[in-house]
Amino acid sequence: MSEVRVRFAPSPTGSPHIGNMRNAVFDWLFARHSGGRFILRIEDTDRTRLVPGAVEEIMRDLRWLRLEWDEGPEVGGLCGPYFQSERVELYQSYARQLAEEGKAYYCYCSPERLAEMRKEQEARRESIGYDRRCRDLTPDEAERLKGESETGVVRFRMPLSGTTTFKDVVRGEISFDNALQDDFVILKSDGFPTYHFASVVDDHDMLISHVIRSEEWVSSTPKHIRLYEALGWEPPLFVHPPLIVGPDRTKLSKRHGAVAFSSYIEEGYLPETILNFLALLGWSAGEDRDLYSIDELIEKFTLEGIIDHPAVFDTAKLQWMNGQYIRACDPDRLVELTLPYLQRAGLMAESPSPDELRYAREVIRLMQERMAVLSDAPKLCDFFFVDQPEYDPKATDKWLSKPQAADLLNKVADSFESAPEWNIESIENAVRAAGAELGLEGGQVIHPVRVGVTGRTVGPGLFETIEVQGRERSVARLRTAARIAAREAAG
RNA sequence: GCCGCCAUAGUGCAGUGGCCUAGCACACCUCUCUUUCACGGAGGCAGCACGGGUUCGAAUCCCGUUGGCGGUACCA
Repeated sequence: MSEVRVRFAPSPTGSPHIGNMRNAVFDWLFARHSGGRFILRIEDTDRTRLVPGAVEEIMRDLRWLRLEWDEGPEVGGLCGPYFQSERVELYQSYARQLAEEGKAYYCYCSPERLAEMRKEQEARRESIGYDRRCRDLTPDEAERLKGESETGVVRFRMPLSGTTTFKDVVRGEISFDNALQDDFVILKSDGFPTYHFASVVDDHDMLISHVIRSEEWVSSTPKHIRLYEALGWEPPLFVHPPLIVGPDRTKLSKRHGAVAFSSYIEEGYLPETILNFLALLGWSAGEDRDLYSIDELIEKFTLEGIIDHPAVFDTAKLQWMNGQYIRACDPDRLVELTLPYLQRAGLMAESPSPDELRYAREVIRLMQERMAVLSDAPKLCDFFFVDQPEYDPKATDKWLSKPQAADLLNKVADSFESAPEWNIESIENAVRAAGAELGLEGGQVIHPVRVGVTGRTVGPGLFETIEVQGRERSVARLRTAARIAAREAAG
C-alpha cells in the first residue's frame, strides 16, 4: 500500500461536536498507526452558513485533544491551500472541463421551480430528484434559458442505467441503482463547489488514500465514485464508521444537550479520557478492555476494528472513565488542571501566593479520589477556602442538637489549641480524648466534629481534613459551631 | 414513499460454526472496607429481535419479517 494520507475535513459552520471529533480521532489514530499523514482541511464552501471563529475553535479542540495535524492551516504543507474557499478556481476549472466533455451540464432552473417540482413529487409520492430538464438542451434552448435566468449551476450527468458499486472498508460491497441517483449540482450559482465536488477534487489533489467519514455519507458515495470516474481518477478507499447517536438513537444534534465538544472540556474531562472514550465509540481492539493509553491506541488501531452499527454516547461511562484518569493523574498536573475551576468559583485568587498554592495542592489531593469531572471540585471542597463554612441545616439538626454537642466541640477546640503538634495523629488523639471525657465514642464524636469543622456531613477523612484546614481555622469553626449547638440545644 | 446500512443485557463492546450453561466494562442492586462520601474488593440483576432454512452442530452462514437509523438540497 502506498503512503497513508487521511484528512479531517470539517466545515466551519459551528462548534465541532463529539461526532466530528470522533472522526478526527479515527483519522489521527489511523495515520499514526500506519506512519501516514493526518491532514486538516477546512470545507468552507457554504458561505451562508459560515460561523466566525469556527475554524479557530476546530483547531483549538484538535490541539486540546493532542491531535496534531501534519498538513493544514497554520502548519502548511505541499498540497495547500487547505481552505476550500481558496481553491475555487481549481474546482471551477474541473467543472468546466467536465461540461466541455459532456460529463456535466449547465442548469438554469430557478430555486423556485426546483422547490415546486419537489413539492409535486412529494404529492405524487415519488421522488427522483431533479427532473433533468436542462440535461439535454439544444444550444438554442440553452442560450434562451441562460438569458432568462442570469445565473446557473453545473450539474453532473449521472448514468441513467446500471449500478454503481464500491467497497466500503467497514461494510463490504454496497451497490446503488444509477437510475435512482440525482443529477446533483457540482458548482453552485455563486461559483462555489458543492461538498460532493470539492471533496472529490481535493481528496484526489491532496493524495488522500483513505476517506474516513461517518456513515451519513455512504449514500452519496456513488456520486463520488462517478465523479472520480468522469475525471479519470482512481478513487481512494472509503471508510464509513458508524454514527454516534444520542440516547434516543438519532444522530447527535443540538437537541441532545451538550453537543459542542468544548462543553466537555469545560466540564472538566481530561484529554486522555476523551481520546480513550471516543476511540472506543465505534471501534474495538477486539478485547475485553476499556482503558487504553494513547500509545496503546495507536498501536492497536486498525480499520478492521471499526464497528458497523451506531453507538449511543453514554455520559455515565464517560464520567466513570474520567474518574479513572483523574485518579491516575499526576498530583501536580491535577492541581494545575483544577485551579481554574476553583478560581472561577471565587475560591482561589487569580494569582495565588506560594502558600495559597501549597494549600490548594493539599486540598486537591484529598479530592482526587472523589472527583468525576474537574468541575466537581468547587462544590466538593469550597469549605476549605472560606472563613466560615455554611452550616447545612440538616447536618446541624442531626449532629449539633444533642445536649453534649457544644461541650464536645469546645473541648475539641481546647485540645487543638493546646496540642503540642499538628498532625493527623495528634488531631485524632485530641478528638477521641475529648469525646472520651464526655463518654462519647466513634460516630458520636466524629460526626458532630465533622459538621463543626466543615458544615456538612460528607467529605474526605475527618482528620486529614482538619490537618489540611489548619489549627486556627479549625478552632474558629469549632467555636462557631459550639455556639450554634448551644442554641440548638436550648431551642 | 424510495434507496442504503444495521440488529448480542438499559448502555458500550467481545464473540467470526463446536472451547457459549454467551465473556468484559458502565449503570443499577447487595455485601465488604470505613468516622461520612468516594475509592477499592466480592457477588447479583439483565441479552443473541422474530420466523424459516443450511449443518451432526448456529449468536456466528443464507432467506424473509419486523424494528432502528441514515440519505433523499445551489448544507455539509
